[in-house]
Amino acid sequence: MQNSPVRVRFAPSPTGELHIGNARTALYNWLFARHHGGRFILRIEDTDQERSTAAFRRNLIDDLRWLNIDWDEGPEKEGDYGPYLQSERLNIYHSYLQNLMDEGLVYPCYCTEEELAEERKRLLAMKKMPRYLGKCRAMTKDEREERERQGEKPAYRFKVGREKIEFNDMIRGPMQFDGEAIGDFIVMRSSGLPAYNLAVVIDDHLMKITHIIRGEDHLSNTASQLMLYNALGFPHPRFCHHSLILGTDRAKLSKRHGSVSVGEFRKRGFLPEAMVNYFAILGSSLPGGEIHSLQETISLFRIENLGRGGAVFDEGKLKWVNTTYLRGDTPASFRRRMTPLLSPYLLGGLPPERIDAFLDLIRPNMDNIHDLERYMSLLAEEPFQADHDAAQVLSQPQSREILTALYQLLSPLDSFTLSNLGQVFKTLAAMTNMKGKELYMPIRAAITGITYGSEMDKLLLFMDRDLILKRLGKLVASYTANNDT
RNA sequence: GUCCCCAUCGUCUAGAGGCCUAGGACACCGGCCUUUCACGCCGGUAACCGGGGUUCGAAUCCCCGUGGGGACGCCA
Repeated sequence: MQNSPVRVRFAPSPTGELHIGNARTALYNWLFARHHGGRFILRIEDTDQERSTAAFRRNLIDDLRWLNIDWDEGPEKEGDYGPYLQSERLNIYHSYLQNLMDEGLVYPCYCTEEELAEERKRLLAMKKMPRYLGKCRAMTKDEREERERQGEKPAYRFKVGREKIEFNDMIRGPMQFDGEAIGDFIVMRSSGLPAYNLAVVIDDHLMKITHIIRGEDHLSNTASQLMLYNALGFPHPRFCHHSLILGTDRAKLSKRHGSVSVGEFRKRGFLPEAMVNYFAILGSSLPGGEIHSLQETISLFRIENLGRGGAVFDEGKLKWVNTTYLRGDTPASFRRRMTPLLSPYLLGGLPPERIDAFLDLIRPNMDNIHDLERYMSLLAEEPFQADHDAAQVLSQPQSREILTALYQLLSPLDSFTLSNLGQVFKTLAAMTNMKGKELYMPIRAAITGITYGSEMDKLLLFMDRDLILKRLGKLVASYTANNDT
């Protein structure tokens, strides 16, 4: 198996939105395949009929495509080793189960959930690792037939041997597990659906997977799976268990930590290239800095270089990666991304070259693509409201003086240009004897409602003259009113 | 609780016995640039979990603690 062409897989279950931890695992597998000129397979593990849905499957596929992680075999891309949905492979699992039964390596278990829960509780109380003690293992043939007659449907358990299981993890080095500590695990549920351990082993073998790259949470499963490989007479693949993504409290990342699915970041306006780049450097590092094109990432990627300790998900750094991509984007590509988000007002009201100029103006100040909406809302009539910081600025005493003067200077002008606005600001500076931030911040706050953003004068040129005067006029009036009472 | 994994700045990491006065990135704090906001540039604060070994020499190797995480399901 060592010298066969690289085949790796990403095998999610469609029981929720694509989690960023899983997306990172998918990326690692994909990068490994692309680096080695191998194949990347997508397999859907939908044997949990309670929780798996077609909608989640759709979501998984869409998010993977959005990230530009493409698969060589899998759903909607059939290959020679399908089907790629486990729910369509049930007969395969049953035939292998029959082999195991014929060899006496599995046995039916009639224990109820209550009995099992009790056993776990008891072992825990005795400070032992809770595992199945093998109650049904020694059941006689007669007893089994009796249970069968009564219509009981058994689950099937694998007879775990006492041997030690050893393997060499590509990231962690030599690993050893003691069969003693592992209870007989279920390979087939009473419902006739295979359990995870059986299904993965069979599928990975049949799909000729050479390297299993997955999260550390599967490390202890590996021992059970290796027993199955041996029982089934399958050669072993190579294993690589990478670290998990942690929340800021260092626990496994979960919903209470904030956004955890690819879909959420997508909705929040993050770029897929940025997500991929961040996944590639989270918990590891690539030579030559943090920002890399996909091609560079593929060539620099080494599975052995992935870190072994859990990595805290740092949204601040993701944001930085994202803005770096936003700024580094070519004008053409940036415009392509933005066009679907432009408001009809903007598209209808401005000639194309003005729209480009507008996009260029706001780009350096954007954190994500949805910031565009904020800037477009500046151009719109209503609603208009100063945010907290801006209101603060406007309540300062000098704001009244500046804005009142500005209103008087602006009113006589029929239209605004860079030069007449420059003149106005100059005059204003002389009149008020103020400059810099002191002078400009109240103006920015009054007209845009926020205390940061693109270059003021240029931004004003994209706004309607009457709208600006209207906003200023209202403010000036409110100052006067407040003063009178 | 038991088994397993892990341990360098707040965070992500570089570091495979002398190159370490521990390097980089994000964040943070200063400064420059700018008549505003950013970008950009320059600079700064900040870490080898603890204790024992091994060695001429340890962030690096070994042991023991401690801390964190994962797994213990008829979920995957």
